[in-house]
Amino acid sequence: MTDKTRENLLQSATEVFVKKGFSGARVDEIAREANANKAMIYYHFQSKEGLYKAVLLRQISVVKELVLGAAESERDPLRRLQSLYDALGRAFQASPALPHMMIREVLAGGVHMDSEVAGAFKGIVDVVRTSVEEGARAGLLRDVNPLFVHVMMIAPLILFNVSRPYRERFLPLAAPDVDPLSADAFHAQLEDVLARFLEPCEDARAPNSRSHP
Amino acid sequence: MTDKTRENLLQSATEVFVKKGFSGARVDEIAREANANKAMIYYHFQSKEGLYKAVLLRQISVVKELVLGAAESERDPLRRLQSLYDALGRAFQASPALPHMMIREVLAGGVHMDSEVAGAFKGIVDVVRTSVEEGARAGLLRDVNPLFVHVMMIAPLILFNVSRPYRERFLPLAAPDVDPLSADAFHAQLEDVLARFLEPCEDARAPNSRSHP
DNA sequence: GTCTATACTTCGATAGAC
DNA sequence: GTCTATCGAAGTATAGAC
Repeated sequence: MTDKTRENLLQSATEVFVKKGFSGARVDEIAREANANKAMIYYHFQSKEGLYKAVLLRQISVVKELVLGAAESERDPLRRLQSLYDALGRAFQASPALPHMMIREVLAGGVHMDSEVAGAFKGIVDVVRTSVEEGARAGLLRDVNPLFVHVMMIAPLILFNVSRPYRERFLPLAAPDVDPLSADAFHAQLEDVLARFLEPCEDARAPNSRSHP
Repeated sequence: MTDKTRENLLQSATEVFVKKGFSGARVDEIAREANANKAMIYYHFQSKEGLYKAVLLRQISVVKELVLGAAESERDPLRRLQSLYDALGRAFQASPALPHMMIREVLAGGVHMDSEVAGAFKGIVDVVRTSVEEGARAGLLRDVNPLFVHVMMIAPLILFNVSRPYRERFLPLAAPDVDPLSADAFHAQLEDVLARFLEPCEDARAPNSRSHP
């Protein structure tokens, strides 16, 4: 039972940091929503920033495991990319705080990222890069800039997830008759786009040499 | 000469809000960087929030003009979408603050958006939606959810622009040998992906086939 | 480990002279 | 329109009892 307060604080902090950002978040609010005391934050995490980093690291470690798992599970470059992509999608749905914190870090230029967090991010970049390069060498994938693939995979996924409250508020006003795309449908559509894009141009008509799930 | 201070404040505020967000920004800093006095902010904009909204509105109006112009210039649905896409790309390069503020608004759920700002956003949504629907009816475009097209156009563009400082800091460490994609190259690549995706194909449900090699 | 009370600082905003 | 000086609120952090 000793760490229950610490755990509550982490959870509460995650919500508040997501909703208001680092500077917008108030330690009083975090403590209150954790049914704990403000002093407990400083006892467990030394400072507001210490608490923020703890939250960030925890969120990131979720992705890290999923992504590394995805990288090991598949040998085929395209399948490995798809596996990584699916892992990301699942991670974002399991913990919606994750894309929020990733975006905020990007906006801030990565100021809060210590070596541990940066390492997890590097892991994702590496998997994408080696997969794309490997696939291109083997003639299984189109030869494109891995950074482009990286952005095309992650950007729409993150922004779609992060914009849910925004869309739920404004879409009914801006376009009432448009079908408000579920997360699963979006995920599937994007996967299709990426698969088409990564298809090598030359042997595009080679019949059934491989299949897309 | 009378509005010079006001103008300086707007410009300085734009920089500071982009760099630190609304809660992170300090009115003292904004005033100092504008070579003006803190009291001037309250004289011209009533409050910190008034200043923020003025900055936001100014940024948005840039997009609004470009987008509406793009919508009027082309009759063909695909060309209209491409024109809108190009206008967005140009707007983001002309004022890098714009994508930052748009993202921050989305993260915040649109709390600062009054009717004027919301109207500009609605303008973009409308153009995309009507173009996609019109193109689908005429058999010129694939029949897809306009919201998906919208996200696929804007998300990568915004996130690529916004992540420049982040990439410049971490990419040399994470992937030193990867070519750091210029904004123009990225823009062109994405346009190509979108064009391929929107291409109508006889067997739209088969991910493996494309209409030409 | 937990709580109360409080010290110390920063920040948004204003008053009032010029 | 512009500046200086300052107020009051709110915020982070700590001291010290239990």
